[in-house]
Amino acid sequence: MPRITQEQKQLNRGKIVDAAGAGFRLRGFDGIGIEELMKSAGMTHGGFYNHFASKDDLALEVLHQGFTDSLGALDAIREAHPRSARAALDDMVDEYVNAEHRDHPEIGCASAALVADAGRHGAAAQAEYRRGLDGYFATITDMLLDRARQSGTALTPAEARERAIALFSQMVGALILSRAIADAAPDLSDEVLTVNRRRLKKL
Amino acid sequence: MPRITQEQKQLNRGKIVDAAGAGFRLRGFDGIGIEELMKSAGMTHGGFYNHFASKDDLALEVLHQGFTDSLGALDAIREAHPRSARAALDDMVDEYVNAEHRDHPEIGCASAALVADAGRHGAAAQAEYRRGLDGYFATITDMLLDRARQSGTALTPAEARERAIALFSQMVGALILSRAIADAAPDLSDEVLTVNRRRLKKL
DNA sequence: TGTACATCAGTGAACGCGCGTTCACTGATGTAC
DNA sequence: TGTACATCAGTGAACGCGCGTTCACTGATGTAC
Repeated sequence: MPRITQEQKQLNRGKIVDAAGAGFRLRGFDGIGIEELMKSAGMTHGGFYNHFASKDDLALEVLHQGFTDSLGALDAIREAHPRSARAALDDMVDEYVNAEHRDHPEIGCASAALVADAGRHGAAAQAEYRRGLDGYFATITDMLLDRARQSGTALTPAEARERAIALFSQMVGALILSRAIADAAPDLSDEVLTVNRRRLKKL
Repeated sequence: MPRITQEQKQLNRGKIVDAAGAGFRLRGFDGIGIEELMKSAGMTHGGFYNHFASKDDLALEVLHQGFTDSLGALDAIREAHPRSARAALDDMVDEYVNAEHRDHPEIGCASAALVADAGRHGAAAQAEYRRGLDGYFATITDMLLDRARQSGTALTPAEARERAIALFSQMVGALILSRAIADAAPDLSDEVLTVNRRRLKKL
C-alpha cells in the first residue's frame, strides 16, 4: 500500500499527536508505549520514526499542540462574550473547574495533565510550558482589565497580572487535587471543585 | 554478614522508604528503579522483596509516610505560634510557597510532588491521598477559625472550611506551576511564587 | 501527456537494554532444650 | 548459661517481559525527461 500522499502523511502525523495527547494525559508519558499509541492512531508502530526523532520529540509536539489548543479555547470563550469580560471569566472558571474536565483529562488542559512530566523533562519541555503559562497569564490579565473597565472599577495592569497569576494557580491546583481523589473520595473531590469554583468567581 | 537484627531490619526498611520518598518525588514513580533506590539506601537490590511485596506496595508506603510527615510539620508550625493563628498561617504559606520548597521536591510536600502518580495509581493510592487532604483541610480550617476568634472576626465553620480548601488548592497549584518552569523561566517561576505568597497571606 | 526511475511512508520482524521480580546461597540471629 | 538447629535478611546472578528503536522490504507516489 505505501507509499502515500504527502497530504496523507501530514494527516497521519496529526493522528499520532492526537493519540499521544490523549494517551499521555490519561496515563502519563511513561504510561503508554509507542506501539499502543500508533495502534490507536490507526497504524503499526514501525512508521513512528518517519515522523518523530524519538518519543521525547513527540512529547514536545504534544505539549506545543496542547497549549496552542488551550489558548485557542480561551480566546474562543472571550469572543463568545464580546461585551462582558465578567461573563467570559465566569465561563472560563466554570469550564475549567468542573467535574467533566476532571473526569476527562484526555481532552483537557495540558497545563494540568502534563505538568509532572514537564518539570522533569528537559529544557525544551519547560520552554513549551513557559509559552503556555505566558499566554494564560497575559490573556487572563487582559480579561480582568476589561472587566474592571466595563464595570468602572479601578485596576492597574500590575494588580491585574497578580490576580491573573493567582487565579490560574488556584484553578490548576483545584483540578489536580480533585483528580487525585476522584475515584476514592468522590464527595471530597466534588467539594474541592464546587468550593473553588464559587470562590474563583468571586475574585 | 546477614542475617541481621530485627531492629536493624526495621531501620533498613525505613532507609528504603526514605530513599524512595526522595527518588519518587524527584523523578517520578517510573523515573527511578529498584536497583538505584536500594543502592541509595545502602543495600543491593535483591533484598527489596524482604520488605515489600512490589514496587507499587512501596509507593503506598511512601505516600503514607509523606502525608504523615507533612501533617506533622503543619502541626509543628501551629505549635510554634500558640498565641497567633495568623502568624502560623503566614508561616505555613511562607514555607510552602517558596523557592526552597520549589527547588527541593525530594524533601517537600507529598501532595504536590506525587500528585500525578496518585490519580493514575489504584484505589489504595487515592485513599492515602484522601487521608492527606482530609488532614490538611481540617487543620487549616481550625487555624482559620482560631485566627478569626483571636481577632474578634465572625467566621462560620462552613465558611472556614471553604477558605481552607481554596487556600490549599492555590498553594499546591502555585508550587506545581513554579516547578514546571523553574529551569527554563526562573523569573516567571519566581513571580508565580511571590505573587501567590503575597495574595495567600491576604486571605 | 506518457514513461521510467527514484523516493519514501507504512509494515512487521528483530534487536537490545532496562527493570521488576525470582532464586540459590550465606552466615549471623533467634530459639528450643 | 551453653549448645545445636532453624530461620531469614541481605547478596548478586539470572530470568523474562516490555518498550524504544532499527531495519529490510513493499509498492504507491513523486519526478525527471
